[in-house]
Amino acid sequence: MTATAGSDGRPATISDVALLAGVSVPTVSRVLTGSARVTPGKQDQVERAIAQLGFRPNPAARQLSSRAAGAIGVLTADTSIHGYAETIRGIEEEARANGTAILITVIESAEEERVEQAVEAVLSHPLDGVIALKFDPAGVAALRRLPRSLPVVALAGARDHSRSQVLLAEKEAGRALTAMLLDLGHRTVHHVRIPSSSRNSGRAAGWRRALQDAGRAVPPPLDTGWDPRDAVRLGRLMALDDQVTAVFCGNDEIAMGVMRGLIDGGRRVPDDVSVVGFDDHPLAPLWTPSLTTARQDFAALGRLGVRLLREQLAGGGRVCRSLEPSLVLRASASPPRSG
Amino acid sequence: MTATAGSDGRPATISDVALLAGVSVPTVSRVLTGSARVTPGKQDQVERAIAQLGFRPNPAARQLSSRAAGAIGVLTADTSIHGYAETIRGIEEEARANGTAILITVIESAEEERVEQAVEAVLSHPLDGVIALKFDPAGVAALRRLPRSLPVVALAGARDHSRSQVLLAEKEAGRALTAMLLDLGHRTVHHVRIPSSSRNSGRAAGWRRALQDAGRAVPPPLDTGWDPRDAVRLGRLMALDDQVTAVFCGNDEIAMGVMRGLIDGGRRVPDDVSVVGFDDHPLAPLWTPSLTTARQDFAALGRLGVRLLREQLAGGGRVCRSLEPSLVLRASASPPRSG
DNA sequence: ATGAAAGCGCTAACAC
DNA sequence: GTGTTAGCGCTTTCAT
Repeated sequence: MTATAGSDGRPATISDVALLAGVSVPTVSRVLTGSARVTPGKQDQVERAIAQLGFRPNPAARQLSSRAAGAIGVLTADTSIHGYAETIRGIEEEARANGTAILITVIESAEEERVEQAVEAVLSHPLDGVIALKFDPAGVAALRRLPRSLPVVALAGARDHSRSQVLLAEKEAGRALTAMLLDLGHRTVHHVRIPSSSRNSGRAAGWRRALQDAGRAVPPPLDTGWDPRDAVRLGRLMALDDQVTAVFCGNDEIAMGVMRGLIDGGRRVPDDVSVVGFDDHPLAPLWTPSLTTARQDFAALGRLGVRLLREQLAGGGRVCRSLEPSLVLRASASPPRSG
Repeated sequence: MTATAGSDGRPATISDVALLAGVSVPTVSRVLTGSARVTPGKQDQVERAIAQLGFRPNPAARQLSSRAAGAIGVLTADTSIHGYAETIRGIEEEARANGTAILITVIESAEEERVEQAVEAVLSHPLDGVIALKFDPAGVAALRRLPRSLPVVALAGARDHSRSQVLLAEKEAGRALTAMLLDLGHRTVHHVRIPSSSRNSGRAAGWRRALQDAGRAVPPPLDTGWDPRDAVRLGRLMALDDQVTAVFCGNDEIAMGVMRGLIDGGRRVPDDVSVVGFDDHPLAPLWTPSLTTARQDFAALGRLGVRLLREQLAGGGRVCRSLEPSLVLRASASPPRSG
């Protein structure tokens, strides 16, 4: 039971196996791929030889002649942000169930050079197709540079008719969350906006819509990056403003930061200020007070994306699907103190 | 400016480029790889032809003849757990800086079949080497099945002299955290244990050591999985026991769950019960009360892992490096109420 | 500096 | 069923 062929350290090849098994190379290939039947006796000898040599088919050679990579590329921004991480988890899960691996490339920023680099990286590997997370401008830019000939599916972001896509229907949830706050008696609802693929993400659009529907002024949204520590600063700032009694945050991690800042600034949540988030982060129910939010099934987004890509590879056309978030009412939103 | 060669949809090959540029195939290869100088004039024609045809070298063919994949495999458990996610982020970052992509395969559990499947998946792709996260039993099992001939580095877990490895020196931090609690006046410190590569993770060993050093009885550790909701249940249970005044949790997310359970059970943190975590999760400083913990630089772990792999690929030998966590004292630990 | 020829390790096409 | 013959699209000798 040796792992090498002959005396040298060179890995065994299919012809080593053929030689040892006393059959031809294509016969070995046949038992490898199961593409045709082989006499049980030879089948056995081949399997024995494979085991004895510790033979593994060379993936590159295999792909060069068969044209299937068995891998899909994933283009994404920072993988440690909850929504991205969960989506990737879903992609990996579904891909693996299908015997497919995923090759991840992070787009560091929306700068031309970074985007180009990420796309280059993806295209320089043997891939059957690509899934691009289009939560942010970097994803949008990358998507634009992907060759038309490559099977691609876009996840989230604005509708793009030129490719298969899974949409996140966030607008209605954003509207409902805001309307709920208004119904509670708040005069207006402030919004802390996270980076998004377009000027207004679905959630922000829903927020705006709810305020307009209720005939309220729309306060200028506050912008933040992904780091919750930035949100703490914004929370401290908002603590200074008595007009702020309800805040709709772009996501749960930002909401947690804002709550912290508000509390640092001497305000109580939800007694003085109500705070709601978006996405339903796993820690949202554990927070004190537990966080009211809209649940997004990012893992399902990822899984669905892989399925659409698979359909496309099987010759299907461009498809568009949509996923709806659901409201999760918890303790961080309540009526304003004095109305 | 067409993206295809000829009238069919077939992607352009190097010989299409050679034909159009009026040079030989190897010459095109030379400008592609920069392996040898080419007359500026021809260089120009070749580049023009490449652009005109939208030519991209076929990665599989390239790899078959040159033997470098430009990708490394990553074997990991659930990617959405903080420590794993951050480590992967570090790996990706360092790999990308080096023009290398990462192919991620998740090991679903430590079951033989799952492990085998994950290893198969990794080996069936063109890879220069593999980095395995050895935080848990699944990682350990996978590592054992990886062929000796493949360049591999192990991240975290118990020392394994047969491969390059980056160790997390958690024992001392676990000891210090526990000793700190004891110094505060707590009679003993309870431990909630997360899954780990060996029966006792470094952090748990440090906890045990501190108690033994202080001559205290070692209470049986409580076991939990990764889901913070399980920790909430444990917290509720612990709230019932007056003997519990200090809890050292296997990681921060678990600590947050335990705190929630404790509070649900009517105990105050840290007034009635002190709780400390491990890892310094990004939300740890934002929690109420802010969480005392030991900071681990998982991203550095990942980056270092890639560097060791690179050294190995360049012909270097097996190396072992170690990373030390640092204590972060915040508000969740305080002296016990009555001493 | 450049082209002709060989070969990377496998699968596909075609005889038998 | 099985072996023989051709490639897949590149890089790498090796002449020139």
